[in-house]
Amino acid sequence: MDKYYGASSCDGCKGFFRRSVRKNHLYTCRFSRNCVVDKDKRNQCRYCRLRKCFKAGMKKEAVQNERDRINCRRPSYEEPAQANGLSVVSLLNAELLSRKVIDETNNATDAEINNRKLAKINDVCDSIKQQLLILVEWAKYIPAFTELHLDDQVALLRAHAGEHLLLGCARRSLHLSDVLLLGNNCIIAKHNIGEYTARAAGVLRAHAGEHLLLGCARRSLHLSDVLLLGNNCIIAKHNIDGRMDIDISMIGIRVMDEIVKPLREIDIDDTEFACLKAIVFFDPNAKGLSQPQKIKQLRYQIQINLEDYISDRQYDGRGRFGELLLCLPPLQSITWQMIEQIQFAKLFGVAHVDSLLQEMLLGGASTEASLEEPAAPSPLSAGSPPLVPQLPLPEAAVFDVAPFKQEPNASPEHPSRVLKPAEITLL
Amino acid sequence: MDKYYGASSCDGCKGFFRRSVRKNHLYTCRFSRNCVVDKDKRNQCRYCRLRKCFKAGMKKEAVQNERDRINCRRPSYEEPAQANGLSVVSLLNAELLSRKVIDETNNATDAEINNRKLAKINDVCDSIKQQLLILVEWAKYIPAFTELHLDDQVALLRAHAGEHLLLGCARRSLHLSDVLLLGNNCIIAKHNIGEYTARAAGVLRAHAGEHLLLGCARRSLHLSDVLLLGNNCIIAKHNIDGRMDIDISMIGIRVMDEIVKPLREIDIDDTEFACLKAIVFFDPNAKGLSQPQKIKQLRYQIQINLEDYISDRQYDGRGRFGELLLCLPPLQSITWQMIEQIQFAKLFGVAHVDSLLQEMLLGGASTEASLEEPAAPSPLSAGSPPLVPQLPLPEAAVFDVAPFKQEPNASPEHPSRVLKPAEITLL
DNA sequence: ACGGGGAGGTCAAAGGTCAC
DNA sequence: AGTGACCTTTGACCTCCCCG
Repeated sequence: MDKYYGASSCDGCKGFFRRSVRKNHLYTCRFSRNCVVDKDKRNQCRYCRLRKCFKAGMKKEAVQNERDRINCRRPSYEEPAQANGLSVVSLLNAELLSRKVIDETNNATDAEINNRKLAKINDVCDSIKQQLLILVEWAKYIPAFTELHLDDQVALLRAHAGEHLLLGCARRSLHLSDVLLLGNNCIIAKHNIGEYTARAAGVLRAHAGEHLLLGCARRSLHLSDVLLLGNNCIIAKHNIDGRMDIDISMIGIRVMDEIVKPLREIDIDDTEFACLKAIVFFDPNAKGLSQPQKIKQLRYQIQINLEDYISDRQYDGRGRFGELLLCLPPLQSITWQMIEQIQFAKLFGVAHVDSLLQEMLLGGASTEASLEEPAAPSPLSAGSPPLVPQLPLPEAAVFDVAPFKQEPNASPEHPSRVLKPAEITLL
Repeated sequence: MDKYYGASSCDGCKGFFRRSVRKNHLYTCRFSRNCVVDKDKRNQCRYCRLRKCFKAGMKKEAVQNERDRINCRRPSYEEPAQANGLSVVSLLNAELLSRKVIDETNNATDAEINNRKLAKINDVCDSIKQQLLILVEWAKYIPAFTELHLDDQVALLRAHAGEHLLLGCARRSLHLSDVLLLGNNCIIAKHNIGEYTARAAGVLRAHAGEHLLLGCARRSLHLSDVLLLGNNCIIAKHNIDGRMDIDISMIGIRVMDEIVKPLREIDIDDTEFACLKAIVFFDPNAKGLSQPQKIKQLRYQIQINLEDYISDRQYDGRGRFGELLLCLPPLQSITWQMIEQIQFAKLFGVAHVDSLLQEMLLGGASTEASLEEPAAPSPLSAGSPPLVPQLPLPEAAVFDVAPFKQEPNASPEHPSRVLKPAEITLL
């Protein structure tokens, strides 16, 4: 017999008293308010039972407020309300599925991981082209995207293709500091990079305790200063042997410093990455959108879902959402610099820019590639504010006032759609 | 009230926090993550209680292992008790104080509000110059700023001057839809614009119920499509009478659509604005910073304070923080477009660009203005990635490969400091 | 030395749970 | 819907150890 609410009592009366006080129950006695209340008959008359509780010394002040539930099954992140596939889980799925596409096509190049090469400008272009195709596949995994007008789909794809390239590159490079470089140029990953985990773990175990590890550690010191392209090329921060193109290196350094490093610091997870990518993608300010408000709603839903997802990490969630979103301005900035570099490389004939790259990244008609729509108004795509920065081609800038006195309202609502949807299998 | 785990706390929360951290309890809020947690209701939502513990400054690192007293070095998580003036209140104060400076100097132009003129390019430059000075004043109201190395102060001021101009312009224009335009070109404000509130309210009352209001309403329809410059000039969205410069109008439209409109939709308040400004300002990626990590900490503190401030709103906090931060990429984008326009206007001699504007906005040595430091390496400020986008001057781009094959490591750690601190009274 | 601040721990008595 | 045997959480009140 313990003490409850100030009186010696059984567990039953404790519960009865609490429920009664909490819900302010008012009972009535069917007899003469003097019913016997003992172990057997305690449930015969509530009025008399409660009266006996008080008489025994129970204090209603001792009953506290209702507390939080102890066993609260957490509602899953799966979309209960909106079936537009914008839940963090759906977005993560789209990310994983679209990556799988390339993993399969890359199966043949499995062995190549052993001899990664430093990227030259055309390796970069090559990787870019590949990644752009993945981007389209990715988008198609998002129902809310496929339900948009075709024009808007194209607009979104074009608007931030560059950001997505860099973002993907950054993600690939995130866990590179958890990587070891063997003497024969093999790479051992601590975490998931492709399907090499099991193998890596094995090798790690095999070498455990050996002095070999020392040399390995030395060789791996600077691997966190490396970017991994989609086609298994590498961009190094420290320009070893001067084998890197300086312009590629510049972009690479900024990606490492301004994107990879902060994302590593907060240890972004796949779900967060998927959301961040989608937030960049659904940009209500993208040029030529017919339903910007609709896009804004989609992005809003995503950023709210991400906010909720992060708030569920109670111990290290604070500031996390902000740090993620604050990666976007530098991402945009680096993207522009990259596009600028590609423009230059193209201009000087150093790089081969094919039509997909031209369309999605450089944002408009090319002055050199053969196109179906020669009616494209201007090589500067006049009137399209530089979401993709339009480097004025020097000729035009010098000999024409066009870029300065360009006529924004004269530009078509929908920017030249040289990008034929069929070509990138949008449907 | 003692200190536990780094925060003033009661015994109950101490125990709660320790138990939660030790067992890594994950709670779920049954409501909207904004439950009141006070002496009475502290047990009603464990999720919100734990969150409040963290918000109050409790550090999970301060919770030791079970039955662990052996290796005890207690300090370390002693955070720099943020007396650095980064609280939302301090930032709001800096904002209000710096605005006051100009309000006073503008006292003479009080009457001018009656005949606002459409801005021409040199009105814009004029306003810009004025606002740049205010920006410096603003920064000086933030202790954490003044405690920085002088070089870093200059770096921060230069890095996002353009964003701050547009941000200020957007703020000024926020409540313009709450404004009425009288027939004699007077403006009546519903809310605070300068000190005109009382007067406006008076006029509003005076006209109440009159048929005059109809005409007034008609005239005011498009006032939400107007930007207000610091020098009382106006940029209109709809190019009435074709009196606007088309290039100014382009920037203006984007500011209205991509900044003012979203900020209006969430009804940003002064505190949030002040924080947003500071977040833009303390950019750890700014060129030439000697202590980027320090700046990152400052920004982190600010964005956390803002997150907390917003989460204190009981009903409409969800998604708000994200919407605010998501204004930053377009802000950056528009800024670059603006700078591009100014570069062009300068290039063609249309605009007068003085040295302050050149230094803070265009980011480096001028090719025309007379400067004290002719040693500035390159008109392209080679090697400085375009946080401020460096439009390649056509001559250089055409006749020199420099911008493509520029040597980033050859640039000085600290960009040319043509901006003499004394000149803008940094001290 | 020695008092106090802030870690850790304890456990009576609150609370919630969920077949019945 | 209410009951009550059974389990969890709370927080007032200790101890212990560094540090000034």
